[in-house]
Amino acid sequence: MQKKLTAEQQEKILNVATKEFGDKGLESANINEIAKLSDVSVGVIYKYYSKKEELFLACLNRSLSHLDETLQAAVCDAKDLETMASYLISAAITFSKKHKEEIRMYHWITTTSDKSAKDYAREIEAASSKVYKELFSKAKRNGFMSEDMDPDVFAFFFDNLLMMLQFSYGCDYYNERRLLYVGKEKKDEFIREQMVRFLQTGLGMK
Amino acid sequence: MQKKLTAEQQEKILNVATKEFGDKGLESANINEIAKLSDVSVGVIYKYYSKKEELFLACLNRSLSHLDETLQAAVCDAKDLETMASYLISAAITFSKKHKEEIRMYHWITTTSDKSAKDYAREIEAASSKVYKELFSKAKRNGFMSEDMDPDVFAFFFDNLLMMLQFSYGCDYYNERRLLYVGKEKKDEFIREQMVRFLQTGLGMK
Amino acid sequence: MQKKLTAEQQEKILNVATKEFGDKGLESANINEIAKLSDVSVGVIYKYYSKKEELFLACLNRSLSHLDETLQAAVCDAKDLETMASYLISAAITFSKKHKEEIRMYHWITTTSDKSAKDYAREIEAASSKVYKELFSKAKRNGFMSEDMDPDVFAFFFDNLLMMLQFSYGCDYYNERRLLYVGKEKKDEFIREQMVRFLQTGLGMK
Amino acid sequence: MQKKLTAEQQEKILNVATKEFGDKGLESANINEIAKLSDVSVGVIYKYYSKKEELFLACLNRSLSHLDETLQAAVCDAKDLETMASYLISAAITFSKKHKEEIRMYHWITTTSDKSAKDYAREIEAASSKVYKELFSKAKRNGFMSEDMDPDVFAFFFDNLLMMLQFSYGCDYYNERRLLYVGKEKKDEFIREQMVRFLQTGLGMK
DNA sequence: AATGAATGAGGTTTCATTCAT
DNA sequence: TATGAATGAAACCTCATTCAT
Repeated sequence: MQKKLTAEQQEKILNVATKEFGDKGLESANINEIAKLSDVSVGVIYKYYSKKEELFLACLNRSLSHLDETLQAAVCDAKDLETMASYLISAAITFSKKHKEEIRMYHWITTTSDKSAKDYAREIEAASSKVYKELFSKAKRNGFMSEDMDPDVFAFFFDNLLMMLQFSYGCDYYNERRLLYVGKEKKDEFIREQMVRFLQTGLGMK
Repeated sequence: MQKKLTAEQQEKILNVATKEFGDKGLESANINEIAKLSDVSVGVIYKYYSKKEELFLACLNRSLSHLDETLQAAVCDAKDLETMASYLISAAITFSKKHKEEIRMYHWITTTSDKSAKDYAREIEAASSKVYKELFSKAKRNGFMSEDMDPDVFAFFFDNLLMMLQFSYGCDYYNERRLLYVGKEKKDEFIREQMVRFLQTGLGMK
Repeated sequence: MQKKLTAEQQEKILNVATKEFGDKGLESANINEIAKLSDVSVGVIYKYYSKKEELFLACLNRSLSHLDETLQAAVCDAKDLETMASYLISAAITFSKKHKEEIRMYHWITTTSDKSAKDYAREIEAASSKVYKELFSKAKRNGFMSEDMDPDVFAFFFDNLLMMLQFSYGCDYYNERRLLYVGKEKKDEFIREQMVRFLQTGLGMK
Repeated sequence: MQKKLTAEQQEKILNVATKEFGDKGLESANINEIAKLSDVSVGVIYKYYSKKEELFLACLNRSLSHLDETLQAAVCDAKDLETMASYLISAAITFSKKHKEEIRMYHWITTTSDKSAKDYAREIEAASSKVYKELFSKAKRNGFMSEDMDPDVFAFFFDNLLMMLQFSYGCDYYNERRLLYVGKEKKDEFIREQMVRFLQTGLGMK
């Protein structure tokens, strides 16, 4: 027995749990399994998190923070819209390749129903949707967006693409689907560049 | 006791099960509940489908057929790329509003991991990805797409947007997220029009 | 597997459960143990009784019915107060010797707290308290009870004695305590006769 | 960390534990909770009492001492049988209203089974049963009890009534039952007086 | 062929007890 | 000596699946 879980052990629990939740979702994740893989007892997990869902939320929030930091950094550094989009896409791809489990955890949230789906959506998406909407509103005011495009809807489409991109690198199903579309040889670099172009000009031929 | 389930009863099982699976996913769906709501015995469900997953797959396949038919119809009718996109988007929105359960079922598939995720993806996405890729390849050959845009990648982005649109109408989380972005007042019609524009010109200002 | 639990098996579950609950109380009784000793699966117990407490209540109610029948029979047969008391005491002793488990189950109820204690008390004691109170009211009206004795309070004391008598034969602690007071040699017959006398004359010497 | 628990702290543990045990019984009482409410660590409780049961016994013995003192005092002061009974009843009522937890703890003992029930009974009841038996034997020798009444059995009935009276003020179930019999308006004083009368003359009308 | 009651493995959570500090 | 975090066994309950009728 140990006097107290070290920071490393607490980290480990969250890492193991994030992996387990990412793979199986809240319902099917097994707390005993998480405990075993974390080399701690079940009891101690329940000392830190009163129920399975609480552990899930702790993992989720940590993951969302990571993701947020990453995307924030991208937004901050950018001088213009194109650079920003480019950074965001890069960041999204890099992050989801490196932290698959975290993207997968987040993805499970999208399966929730009813009230809790609303709560989650509001908690998770409110901030970024606000940022993107403002971003594109400004872009429009500054003449960087076509007159007949609604900035909110544009923000919606943009985030849709970004989200799918993340899932396409982090989640197995979406990953396979991506390979079906763009194949194995295409570099991430290329995808990013293409996505920027897509955002800028669409089909580009009117 | 009756001789063999009637076609109606079999339909009913699939309908009830699709709803149950759509709401709770494979894992949490309850076969006994499905049987009860379908007014048949559990036993007979197990005669038709050897395990829960098999029933799930039967529901899924039926749903995918429905979805496919709908999208195929849209593609067939269209004379040009814009019309086709417009039709596809309309069809996707209409379908996901009318058959939430089927969209939701499909969404559960995206949570699968490993090998089975690959199998599902290939089975489900292969056909449509092929169609879209060919579509945009032809578009490019005919000069309807910018030289520096890869048609496969374009197809990927296009389907990403379409998929997210469907989830945004069918799944609770995505639905709430959509409202966060575009609000309640915007008509589906408007969204469709905006999406066509987005596809055609992106930001449109280079 | 069996098509349906026979009446005997259902009986057996209640008997085994009554013994288990009588010995250990609701909290400590073990449903898996009850299932094993009843030669049925846990699952089937939960088909018949949705939770442990429900099985407990089923056992309790059955026991209370048995007890009630027994005491009712005694009350009905009696011509006068003395005979009735005598019959009641006899019945109580016989019953608690023969159906220890049922008395013990009932005894566990007396450990409940708060709201549920009130509910139980009202449900269980209301009927008999009413009967006894009326009985002694009538006795008083007919001149069989001293003027300065309150019939309700008398009923209370009477039932207290009866209850303790039952516990003294059914519950281990009270049984041992009884032996401490009256020893092993005294016949039940003698106890009964003494109790009637006690009720009639108390110390009998003023 | 401090050197040894102060007497106050030890008192506090026993008080808190008595309340917890009185409310929930040995089984369901929570040692960690007791420690928290007592502002000491679980560890130190286990230094003083090797297992939960031991703490329970410590509480019980203390409670029994309190009760004994109270009843002894009543017996000592009394000049004659009637006064003594009156004192005892008063003391029992007062005590159980003031120290509910202690009565409740004692009541839990009556749920024990088998060997331990015997041990408890002998340890707890031996002294008082002896006192009462002698008391009434003497009463009989001195002509204060009817010839055909057995003093031991009388003592048994007497203590039964006393015990039930205590439970009726201290334990929720018995309390409710008492209200069912005698209502809310009757004063304790009245109950005591009636009980003395009941002991003296029973129905009083032969 | 259909029924639906029975099975029993499996997972969450609690909490008495231990022991490193 | 006191602390209090960690341990892990134990028990309720669910539900996919089986199979006697």
